[in-house]
Amino acid sequence: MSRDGVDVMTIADRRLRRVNQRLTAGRRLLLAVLAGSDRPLTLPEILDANTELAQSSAYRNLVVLETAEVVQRVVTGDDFTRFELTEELTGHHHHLVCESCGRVEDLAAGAALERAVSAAVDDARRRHGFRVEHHRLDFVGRCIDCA
Amino acid sequence: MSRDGVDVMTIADRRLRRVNQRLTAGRRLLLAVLAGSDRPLTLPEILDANTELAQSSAYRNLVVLETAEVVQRVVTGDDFTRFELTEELTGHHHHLVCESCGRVEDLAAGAALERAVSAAVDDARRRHGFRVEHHRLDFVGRCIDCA
DNA sequence: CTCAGTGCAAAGGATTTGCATGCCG
DNA sequence: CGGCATGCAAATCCTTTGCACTGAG
Repeated sequence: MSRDGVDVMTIADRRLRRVNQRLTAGRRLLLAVLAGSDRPLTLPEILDANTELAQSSAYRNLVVLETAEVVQRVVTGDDFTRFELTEELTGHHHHLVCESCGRVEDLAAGAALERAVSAAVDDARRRHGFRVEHHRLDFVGRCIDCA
Repeated sequence: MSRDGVDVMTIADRRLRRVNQRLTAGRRLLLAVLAGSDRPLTLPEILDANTELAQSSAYRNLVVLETAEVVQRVVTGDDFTRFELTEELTGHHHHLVCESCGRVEDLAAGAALERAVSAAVDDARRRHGFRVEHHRLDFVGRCIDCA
C-alpha cells in the first residue's frame, strides 16, 4: 500500500479541479487500484483488479489523471505501458525491471544516490544547457523468481 | 562520433558470428549510421540517413544486432523506439530526454554517480533479491532549444 | 436540461511477420 | 546449388478516437 487511501483521493480531487476535471467513480476506482499496489501496473492488470470499467474508459481516464499530475506512465520496453501514482504521492523511487518476466518493482531512493544525481543534473545544465525537471532510474536484471 | 568506425565493424563481426549471423551490407550500413551519431536514433531518422534500406529490413536487422549485443534499444515514451550501439562500444552514458521536442542527447556518466548507483544495486540485491545486470538513467526536462 | 463521462466498435500507427525473389558463399 | 538476407505488402496489437447514450448536478 503506497499511501493512505483518503489522502490520495483528497489530493486527486484537488488536482483534478485545478484542470477542470471531476473525480468520478471510474477515476476513483483507478486510483484505488494504483494506490493499492506497490509497483506500476499495466492496463490489463488494472482491469483484472477491477472488472467494472471499460478498457477505453480506463485509458481515457488515465490520460486525464496524468494531465492532472496524479498519475504517471512508466515505460519499460515490453508490450505494455505501466501506470503509477505520481511520486509526490508515493515518494521518490526507482524501478527494478526484470528482463525475464517483465515484472517491475519499486525501490526506495537513497539520499546518497540522490545527491550524486543532483550533481549530474548540474552537469547537464552546464555542459548541455539542458534544464532537468525530473529523472528516472531503472535497474534492469533478474527478479528473485527468475534468477 | 561515438567511436572509431573500424573498431565497431570488427567487434560487430565477431559478435554476429558468435550468434551465427553474418555482417551483411545492410547491417554494416545500420552500424555506420549509429556509429556516426552522438545520440540514439529513431527508425525514421536511420532511414533518412540512409535511403538504401527497406524499413522492414532495418527493423529486422536491428533485432539481429540487438541479439548479438551490438545494438540496444532506448525507450523514452514518445512514439518511436530509438537505437544506439551498446555501451561497451560507446562507453557508459545517460540520456537527456526533452519532453517538449522528444530529442534525446547523450550525457557521459560521472564516477561519483556510478559509485552511488553501485550502492543502490547492492541495496536492490539485499532487500529485493534482485540481481541487477545494468541500469539506465534518464534526465527528463527541456533541451536548450526548447527551454 | 446540459454536458461531461462511459462503453462499444472502429481507426491509428509503430513494429512484426509471410512469402517470393535474389544473392553470397 | 542451398540457405539466408531482402523488399513488399499484409498482419499484429496496444492505444486512441468517434459516436451515441447515460447519469450526475
